[in-house]
Amino acid sequence: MPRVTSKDVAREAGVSQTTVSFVLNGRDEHGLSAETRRRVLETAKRLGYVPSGAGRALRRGRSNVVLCVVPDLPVAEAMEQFKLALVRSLGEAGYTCVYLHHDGTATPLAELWQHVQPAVVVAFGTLPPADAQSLHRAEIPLLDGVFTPDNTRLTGLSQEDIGRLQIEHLAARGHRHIGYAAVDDPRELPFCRPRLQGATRACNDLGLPTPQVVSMRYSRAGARAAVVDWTQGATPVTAVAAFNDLIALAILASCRTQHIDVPHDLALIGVDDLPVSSLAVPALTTIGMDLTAAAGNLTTSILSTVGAPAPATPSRPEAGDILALIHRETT
Amino acid sequence: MPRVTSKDVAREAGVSQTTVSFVLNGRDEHGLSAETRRRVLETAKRLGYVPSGAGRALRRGRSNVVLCVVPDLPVAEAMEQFKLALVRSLGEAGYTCVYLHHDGTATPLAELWQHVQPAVVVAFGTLPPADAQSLHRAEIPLLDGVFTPDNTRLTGLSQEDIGRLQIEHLAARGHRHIGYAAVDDPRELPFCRPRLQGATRACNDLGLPTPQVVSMRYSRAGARAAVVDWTQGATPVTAVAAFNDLIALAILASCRTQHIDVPHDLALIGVDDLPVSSLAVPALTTIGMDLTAAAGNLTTSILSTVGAPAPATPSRPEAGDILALIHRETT
DNA sequence: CTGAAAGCGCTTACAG
DNA sequence: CTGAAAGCGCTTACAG
Repeated sequence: MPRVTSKDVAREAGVSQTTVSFVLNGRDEHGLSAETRRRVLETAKRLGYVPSGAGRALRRGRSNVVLCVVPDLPVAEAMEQFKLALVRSLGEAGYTCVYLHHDGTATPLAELWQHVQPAVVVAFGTLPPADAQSLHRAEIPLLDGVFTPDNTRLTGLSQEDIGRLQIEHLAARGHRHIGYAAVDDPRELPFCRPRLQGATRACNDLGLPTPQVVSMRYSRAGARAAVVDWTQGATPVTAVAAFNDLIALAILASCRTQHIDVPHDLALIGVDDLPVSSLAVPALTTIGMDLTAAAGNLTTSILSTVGAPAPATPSRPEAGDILALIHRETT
Repeated sequence: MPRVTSKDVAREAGVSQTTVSFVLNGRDEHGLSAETRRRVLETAKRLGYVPSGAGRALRRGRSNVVLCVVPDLPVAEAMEQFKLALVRSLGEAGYTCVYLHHDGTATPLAELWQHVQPAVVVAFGTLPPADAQSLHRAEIPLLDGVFTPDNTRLTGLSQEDIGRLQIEHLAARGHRHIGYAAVDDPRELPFCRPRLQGATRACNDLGLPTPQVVSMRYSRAGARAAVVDWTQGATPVTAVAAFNDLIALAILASCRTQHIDVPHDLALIGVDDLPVSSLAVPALTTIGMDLTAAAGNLTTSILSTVGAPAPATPSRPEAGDILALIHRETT
């Protein structure tokens, strides 16, 4: 069964290929008659015409692929959900979202985008200058560093606000001496640093002492040492804000073996609202994020970059709508 | 800066476009001279030639995209890791892996593959017959149901073996009355059913009574009811195999609030080896999977389907190599 | 052993 | 208001 092409539609509708193309791409500069338009659309539908991505890409010199360059990160639930939501919302706008998980060792990026000719490149991390230049020369638009503090408007997701929200919650519960549990993994630094930054600033704003930071791995040993640090000092900490739920859960487990009562001796708040966090005993207080909304915001940014019309979804929610405190039993 | 095309390479190397194409695609039926071959390769490299995906796809009527249709599943760490590994290993073979998360409501599939013209479609679930037929008519090869029990050879990953391994471990530790914690979510049935099947068969083979199955959600309430079921009956269960780590962790938490000692009163084994599982108190015994190896196996299957040469990695590991018992403190 | 030419399906500058 | 024609970059059947 040979493919149905725009030529077939043209012949069947009794018009030229040009007219078919204009109708299907909604270009009415040429002032096509309503009747012609109707006939073409009807015929296309009847024949089951689907435009060839290859033909279009070849002609336009640009595919409908959105290439997302994702830096080397540990598999994280939240990031996966964000990626899923982005695929969906870009898909609705007719774009194919392809993730390139770049661990440095792979093929040079330049090669990839010469091959794929994406409509736009979206860098979740920050692209090396050489790659950014290569894109520029190829005239491929770039959305760089979409999760960096400078670009929170792109997603509406502010890492700093996350840290701030944690502190504000703990302060509202009466805590003054607060610990911060950072993660000791360079790959997570782009997220950990701004969260800590936000937490620190919130403490300053509230007149609280700077949080006592301890870096740790996702391990019992690390959590144990951290808890010792926080509780054995001259001015012990009464609450801890953790970089994420996984760190928080490690601390929670450690508190149990050390017979430290949570939240009475030590309050604890995470970030991510992992499925397992609500199951913990005591259930973990955390910050949830509306990643579907964040992905929708990024889609809007992407579409405006490629010059496509924004999708139906009108208002982009405020940052405040994206983050939500989920109050459970550890605070 | 205009694009470097094969025509440019041809002119620069003093040969025809035909010759360039033959050399770059490694077709030596035409017996090109070694010198010509060398010159073409050198020139292509020097000019930084990268073939156009669109041009090639248009001509061949087939892109280098592998379209993976993923059924509606809860975000699960293991699946994300598998997907990541598959992207990598297909990428090394020159294919672009695109995931279509199909929740039914989206665009008809037929439309998508007419647009993309993928080299092959890989269905993680089972494709509706109408879609499978539509692919057949379009002459696009299909790898259907890659995680179903009938197709374990494709990935080397057997869900039934997972259940079997759990039971064998519990039996070896002396347990005879065993519970099975299934998940009460239709989306997970394709994984849950075969795992339970494997567990049941293992019990039969070992002369143990059939496992006492309880279905539950990822919730404390569900876990609590399940634990009551297992422990309050006429012949209480002494060990539980859970569908996955998340279910196991819910049970573990529930045991704590019900003052049931794990593993003394009730042993517990999960599946997945989530990062959080090693942090639990007591740390969770579980089944780990080498998903990189599984993805490598699937890549081999995919490449042979599209008629491409298998990648360098030679021997595909046996199923036994993919699953590993991770013995911690709950058994 | 190598090359000229056709054609994959699309869009658009141009001519009428 | 509409159409014929060119050309995006590739591969391959065919001719020499």
